Amino acid sequence: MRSRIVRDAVVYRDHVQAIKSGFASTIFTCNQLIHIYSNHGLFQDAHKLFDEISHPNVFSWNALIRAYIKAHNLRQARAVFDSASNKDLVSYNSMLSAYVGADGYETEALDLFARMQSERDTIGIDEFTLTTMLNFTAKLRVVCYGKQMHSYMVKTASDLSKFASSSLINMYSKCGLFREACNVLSGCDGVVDLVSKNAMVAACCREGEMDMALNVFWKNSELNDTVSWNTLIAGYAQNGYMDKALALFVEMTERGIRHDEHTLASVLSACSNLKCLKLGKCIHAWVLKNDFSSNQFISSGIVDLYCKCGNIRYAESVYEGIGIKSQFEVASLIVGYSSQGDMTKAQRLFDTLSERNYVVWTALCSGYAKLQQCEEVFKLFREFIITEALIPDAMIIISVLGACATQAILCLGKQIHTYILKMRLNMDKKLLSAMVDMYSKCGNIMYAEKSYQLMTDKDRDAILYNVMIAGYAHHGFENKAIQLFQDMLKKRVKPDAVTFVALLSACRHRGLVEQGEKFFISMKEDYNVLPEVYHYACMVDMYGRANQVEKALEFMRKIPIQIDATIWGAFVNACQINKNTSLVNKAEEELLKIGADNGSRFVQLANIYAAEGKWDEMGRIRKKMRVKEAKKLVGCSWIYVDNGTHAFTSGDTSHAKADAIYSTLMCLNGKELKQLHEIGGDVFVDIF
DNA sequence: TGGAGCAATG
Repeated sequence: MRSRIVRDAVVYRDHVQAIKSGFASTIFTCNQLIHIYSNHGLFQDAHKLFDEISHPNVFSWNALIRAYIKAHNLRQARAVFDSASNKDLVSYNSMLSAYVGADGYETEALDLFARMQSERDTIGIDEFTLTTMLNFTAKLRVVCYGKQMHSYMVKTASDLSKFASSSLINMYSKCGLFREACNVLSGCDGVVDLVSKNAMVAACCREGEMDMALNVFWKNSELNDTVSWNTLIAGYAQNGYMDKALALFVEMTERGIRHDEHTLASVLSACSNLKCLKLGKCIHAWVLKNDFSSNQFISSGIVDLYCKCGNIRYAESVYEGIGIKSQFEVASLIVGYSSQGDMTKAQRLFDTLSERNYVVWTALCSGYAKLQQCEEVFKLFREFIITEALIPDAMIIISVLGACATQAILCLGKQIHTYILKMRLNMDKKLLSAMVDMYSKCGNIMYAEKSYQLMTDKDRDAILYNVMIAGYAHHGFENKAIQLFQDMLKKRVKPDAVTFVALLSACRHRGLVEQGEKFFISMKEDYNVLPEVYHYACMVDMYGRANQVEKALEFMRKIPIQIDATIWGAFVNACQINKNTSLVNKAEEELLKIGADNGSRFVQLANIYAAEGKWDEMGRIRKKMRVKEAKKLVGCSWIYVDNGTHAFTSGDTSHAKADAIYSTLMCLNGKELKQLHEIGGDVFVDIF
């Protein structure tokens, strides 16, 4: 590809020589050649040719400005713009569009737009300016400015072009006003061009309205191009329908529609998520054959594919082969290391970077958060605030809120909430869901509820409903959980597997067996959500807690999937609650058969026998536990004081202030503790 | 002779 460009450019250079040596060169041909040079990446030649024009006209100046914009040299483009003796609205629009398209030039874009407006008599604005500014508001997600643009366009009748409709659909969709985007489309009376149609498909995908996306896609399908197919494939992949994304890719190929790097990036993402190494490798081979490796979306997608398929060595070798590495490729490998639990390698890779963007910070932060290494998350977040001149984005904050939830550190969670408000960070659905989850897991259901209510009815998605339903369930408000589920259905939000785990969990804690059974049947029959391990385990646990251990066993006999240690664990628990040693033998056999090495299960079994006074049986289990070297994770409690977590296990004396803690506890009899609880006192206040 | 719109990565 590159050699062809250079070869063409040499032809054009010879052409210029010919013009210079005999043919009359007009300013028109020189201007055209500046464009040709810059289109072929020969920016210095373009400038040299410009310098040779004795009296450059406005077209010459604009061609040179475009050349520097194409070279991504906005400073030089602006210098030419400022020094140009001839400027018109095209010069301004070119410069404005360049600022809007680049990152970090928001102020310059706004200043230039303000200048164009204030000098209305000499410069002014036209429909090119308006579509560019719609793009700007879409990028910044500032819907109030977008609406002002729209109003002005209606007033000046410049909202009717195909450029206007696609830009408006795009702006409303990216600003989260899906209905308004639909209104723009219906305002076109069904006559839309391909770009507007594609923008609408993208808007539906962004909203998760895949049926609607499919309808728009297939209407006037003769118009569809590679972008249309790419949009829909990416939409399916982003909404979790990986198999549909792959099926569409197959159909696209069968129909002979050309695919490009966008297509491959989405297909790679679908392969990674499905852990479909076979197809992923085919795509990798295709990429190598067609020389697409230099595309950072694709190379990071390939690294991600091998990481998600568990082949870290291969991912590393692909990564090493990338010449100039972008931060997305680094992030893919950091996420890969994190998913393997190898935070040492993840941190080492992060430390080698001289510049870090949001992506790599988030990758490392979420890696620590997923492994529940919460102190590291907090440390990293502090480092981010101190070392980066950036406002943290939602993804980083979500990881920090997740760490607060894991550790149940309410005070820190509140600090993060305050920080979000202080920095005026956009509270989107994902961030708000993380906040609701944090408050709920930190024990403050009232704040969780208040946060949940910040999002209007129509903007609540399944994730937000799920965290609130789970919150109610864990705090013992089963009726509220069920009510919210009804509300979710009324608002036409489709429940998923997580919703039903929360609902079944609510039922098992309150002994609502009938209601739980109804949910269990309904999830598959009415909502097409197939039960997974956790749903089965919840049901077994529910029967156990309701003293219906025989029913639990009957239920287990009908489970169509492989019964794993989680479900057997729930059954052992049921036996323990019901003091049923006759059925526990069966569970013991199965647990040993599937090679469960979780010590908790053995301790549970031993305890059941001990409770029945069957000491021989108990001794036998303990012995098995020793032979298998099964270790039970020790349960612990912790308290967060002065930026530090203090964890305690039963009989633990390892804490530096253990003596003081124990002597204080000794002094506190039941009555004193009760008084402390009544006045809301903290036992540890004077110790730390 | 020139300037504007749709799709991809944590």
